[in-house]
Amino acid sequence: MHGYELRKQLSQKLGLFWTVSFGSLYPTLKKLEHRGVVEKVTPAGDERPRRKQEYRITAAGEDDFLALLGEFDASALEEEKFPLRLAFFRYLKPEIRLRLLERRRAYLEDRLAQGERALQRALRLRADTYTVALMRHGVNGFNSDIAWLDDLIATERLRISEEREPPDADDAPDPTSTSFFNTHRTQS
Amino acid sequence: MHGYELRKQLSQKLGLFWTVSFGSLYPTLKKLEHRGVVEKVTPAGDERPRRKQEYRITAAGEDDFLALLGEFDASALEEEKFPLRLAFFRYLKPEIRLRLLERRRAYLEDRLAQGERALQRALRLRADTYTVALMRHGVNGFNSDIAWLDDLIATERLRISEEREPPDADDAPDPTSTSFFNTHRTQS
DNA sequence: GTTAGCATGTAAGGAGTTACATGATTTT
DNA sequence: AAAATCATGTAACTCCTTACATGCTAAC
Repeated sequence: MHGYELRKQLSQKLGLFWTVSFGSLYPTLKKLEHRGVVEKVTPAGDERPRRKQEYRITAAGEDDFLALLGEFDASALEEEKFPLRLAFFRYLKPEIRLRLLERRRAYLEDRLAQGERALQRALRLRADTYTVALMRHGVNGFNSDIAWLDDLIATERLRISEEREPPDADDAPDPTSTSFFNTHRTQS
Repeated sequence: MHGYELRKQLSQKLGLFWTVSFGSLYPTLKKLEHRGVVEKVTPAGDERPRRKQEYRITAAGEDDFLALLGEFDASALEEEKFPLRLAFFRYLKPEIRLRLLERRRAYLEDRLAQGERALQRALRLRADTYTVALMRHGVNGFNSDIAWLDDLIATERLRISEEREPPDADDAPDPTSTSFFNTHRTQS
């Protein structure tokens, strides 16, 4: 795929929480080529420079990608990084997915506790309504993130146990359809 | 207040979604001093260099701060900036607060629509469960953010109408009253 | 034939982090 | 006396964005 197209695809998939600028994309592609994790695709017997620089991932690149994706890095658990990783979860083994989800959950639990302490302190000190509202909203956010993760963890566990002892009937039940707290509308 | 203390206070109030590093804090304080929006507090008749560099906001600084806080900047509506602004909402006039909240709401509505389109497209193309789950969660997040804003907007409207037609009884020394830094100018 | 979108890049710079360096004060 | 924490700062570096520059190709 070439850079421009790559960005388009990424925007479609991850546009909700991440985009990449051209000024970042093209230099990065070159760096990756230098490192040997991607390479240019040149149709056989054609050496002319061309308009589109098509790239393809190399075998080494796939290894790197999977290693990176499965890394248990503390910073990978943060809000800005975790969703991006989740978007590529299908490339990981279920066991690793599960461990990552559990770590993320622990991380959120921690933040939730912090948030609750901060909220209590703010209330004690009679902080202004806006600060308090902000903290309340933050705490709610953590709670709903945790509930969401619990869902993902549950389906992941199910997937693992089913893998060990293969399904006896039916086609696989859709794991996405598990209950989400739909405070607001959700369409099937 | 001096830098170290400032950071501690900010961490207590905003720690849930923002912190500042020392490597950023101290140079920034100097820049601000250069600009004349803060100044060092030197106890009368004492010119010795001291351990704690206490700063105080200047009159010009207050003006700048309020102007900045009330600005209708598109980027101010984004996730990373809006909460920080909300944390200082008590310093703004209710009318400006209301307008900012409404803008933020419109912005979220827009993102929600984007998210829903992305989700529909993902479903149509049979995207993997993780991508879909991520999008669903994102959409839910936008919905709950909007609901939260609706709350804030409603209370703000109430506050405005009550102000116009003052409360008929009770003490009610509004905890969010536009009480300013008392260091300088007492305003209406 | 001209506009819009495709396609690739570079240079300058902003905004912040990490790591380092130093020393004072308070607590144990 | 040692350890923790208070307190201030600098230098190098990372990561990314904006703005610029260029030219192709498709559509109207």
